[in-house]
Amino acid sequence: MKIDPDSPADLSAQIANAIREAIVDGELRVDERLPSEAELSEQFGVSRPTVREALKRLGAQSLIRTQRGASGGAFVNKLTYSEAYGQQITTSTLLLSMNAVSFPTACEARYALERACALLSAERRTPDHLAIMRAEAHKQSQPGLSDEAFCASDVAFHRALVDAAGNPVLSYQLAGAVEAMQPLMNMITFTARSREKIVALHSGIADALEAQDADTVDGLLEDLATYTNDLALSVFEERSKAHKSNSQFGA
Amino acid sequence: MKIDPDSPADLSAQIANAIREAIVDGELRVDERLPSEAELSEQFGVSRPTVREALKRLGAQSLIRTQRGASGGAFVNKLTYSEAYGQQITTSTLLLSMNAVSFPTACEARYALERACALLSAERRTPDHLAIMRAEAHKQSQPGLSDEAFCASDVAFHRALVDAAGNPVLSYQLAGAVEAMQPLMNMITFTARSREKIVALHSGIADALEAQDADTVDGLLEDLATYTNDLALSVFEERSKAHKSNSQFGA
DNA sequence: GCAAAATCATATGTCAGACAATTAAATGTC
DNA sequence: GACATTTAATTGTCTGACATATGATTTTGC
Repeated sequence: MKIDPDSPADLSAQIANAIREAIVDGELRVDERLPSEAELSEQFGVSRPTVREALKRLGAQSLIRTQRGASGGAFVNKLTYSEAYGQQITTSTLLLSMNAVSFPTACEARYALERACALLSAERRTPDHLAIMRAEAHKQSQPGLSDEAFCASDVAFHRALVDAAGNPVLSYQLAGAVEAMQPLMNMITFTARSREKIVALHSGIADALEAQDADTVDGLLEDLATYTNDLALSVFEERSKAHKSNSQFGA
Repeated sequence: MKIDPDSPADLSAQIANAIREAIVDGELRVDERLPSEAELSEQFGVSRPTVREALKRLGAQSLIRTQRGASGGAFVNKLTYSEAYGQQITTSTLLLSMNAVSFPTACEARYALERACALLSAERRTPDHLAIMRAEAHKQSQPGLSDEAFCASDVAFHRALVDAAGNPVLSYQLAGAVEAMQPLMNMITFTARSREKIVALHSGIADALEAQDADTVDGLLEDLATYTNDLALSVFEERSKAHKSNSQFGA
């Protein structure tokens, strides 16, 4: 765990990388305490603020956590699924919005991934998952629901579908894909007719899952993907017709 | 963009969150320059080191980049796919290793996701993708290849398979799943016989892809998943028989 | 007049030393 | 022995300073 003091600059980045590697390579184990900031600054031959900046970098990636007081310090953090979700979602959201990812591309990715879970979900779904999906589908059929609430419920429905696969790694991967699409979905106004169709598909999916009929689930997800895409296409077309401006609907 | 100075502590975290939200919500646009550290410290009513720690946090997430010198400063960074890959991979790798994710779970997730791409890949694969896959399959058939090199080539093969889907969002999502499994794969010793079988499956996948036969690709991927899992199972069993210790092969 | 070189201004990167706040452990007290 | 107090260790924050990089400006040389 060494750094090159003659390197151009950014000692804190070098220190952060050195410690990060030590963690990733397993030299530092979970819950192990790092040396105190004073000790680290002495070891690396830098000042304490520099060490602190390095530690903050690692903290931002949930690689370490810090605790004040006696017997406090920086500890190697056990990355939980929930923390990993959070990072996955912010990264995916920014990636989509900053690179102007087209709606069809994001939509295609999302449903391709979701269909990957369908097989496993049909096999392993529990009554709990089915209950959540039915509850969300019912909520989506309420007339007074705002578009944002409708989309949020949609996310919850699909999260339950994914979680039903019973594979936390899959759930973690999919969380980003599904949630990151929400801002794009929020741009769409869902008319009563379109909501009706979506709710019907959701109910059908829940039914097929209960019957453990993977093929039907897959077909319905494909229908949903196609319908969502067409819906977005028409909405964005309508909008660009109204005022000829650029939408997120590029190639 | 405000903070609560009466909050227990961690002003730098509050500041980082405030700026992060401003970026995610689009208040700060890509390549827009943030106020200088001196200005920020005045705005938030904190000292410059505190502001710096906040900025380092954001830098670690690739949300901003900094430049020294006149007309330098912190700029909102356009998150590239490559940066997102990197974060995805470190997060996934740590998540798998720290939570002792079982080989079957990781393997199932990986192949479920990969099969999700197969449909699209069969449709859109280009000669370039096929060439990469064939080249890697050939490399894997070389007798002198180390286990590590074999696994690395395996990753390259599957990356090409995923990239063939022509959806960058899918590629980004899958990169983490595939690469994060490499440490687990590296734990396995691949005998000549097992390599032969894997290479045969890889070649078959390339053939089916060239023929745009999605069903065959899907079937071969399923075979590969089953075989990989069985192989790992036997290797870990053998190992735990030799010296009765705990392996990563838990439930 | 114009280009190259020197200077300047501004910003981040780093340092030193200090104090505040927090917390666990040691100590003292009843 | 149980409870209150002190103490020490450690992170969190501040002040002020200097180092360094870099674009803009001015000066110099021809």
